[in-house]
Amino acid sequence: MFGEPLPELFYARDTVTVAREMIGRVLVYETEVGLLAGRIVETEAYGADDPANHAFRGMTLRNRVMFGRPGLLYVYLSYGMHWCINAVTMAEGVGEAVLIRALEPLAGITVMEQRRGTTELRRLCKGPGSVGQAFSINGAQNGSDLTRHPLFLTGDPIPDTEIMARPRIGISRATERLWRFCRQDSPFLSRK
DNA sequence: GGAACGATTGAT
DNA sequence: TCAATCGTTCCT
Repeated sequence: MFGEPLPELFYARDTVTVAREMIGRVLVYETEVGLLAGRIVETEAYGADDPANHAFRGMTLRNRVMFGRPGLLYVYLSYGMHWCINAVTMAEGVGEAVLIRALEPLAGITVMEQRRGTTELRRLCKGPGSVGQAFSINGAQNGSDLTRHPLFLTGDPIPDTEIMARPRIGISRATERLWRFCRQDSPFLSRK
């Protein structure tokens, strides 16, 4: 319905490039309660020599998946409440990833509405914590393989001219880097 | 063992 | 502007 998973080689590249090229792709999750899908409209890169990166000071119990194969899913708990999802990038042994911050809902909208407690379409996957809640992702999916069913990215790129770069949100260090990527004029962004 | 700090969200 | 909420990290 939405195509086959993007291959490991898609993720095994420079993290900022992958973050930019993830805009417009579709996150798919085949679950027991139905097919969930959303088009990615906002990402953030957490890359090399980056003090905002969870892996900046090396491998720990929490961030170890970031050092795994490209294409793995890194899931972490934010503020003790919100599960946030990332695609692991670069070669194995390198701790970098792309945070998925917002989606345009495409399928499974009724399920998302129930989980999110709202029927407002533009709020279903608005922000990384909301994406995790809408897709019902938690620590159990940490380390799963985005190049395989049932949870994967698929689809084609959008024109580069429709993508804008902005400062990342919610960090206190390396705030000058334009490593947040947004689909221009999308109503589903976490912020304008 | 203890304390400070979040890659956030939603209500006021 | 601020509370909720708790795991992770770092210091003692």
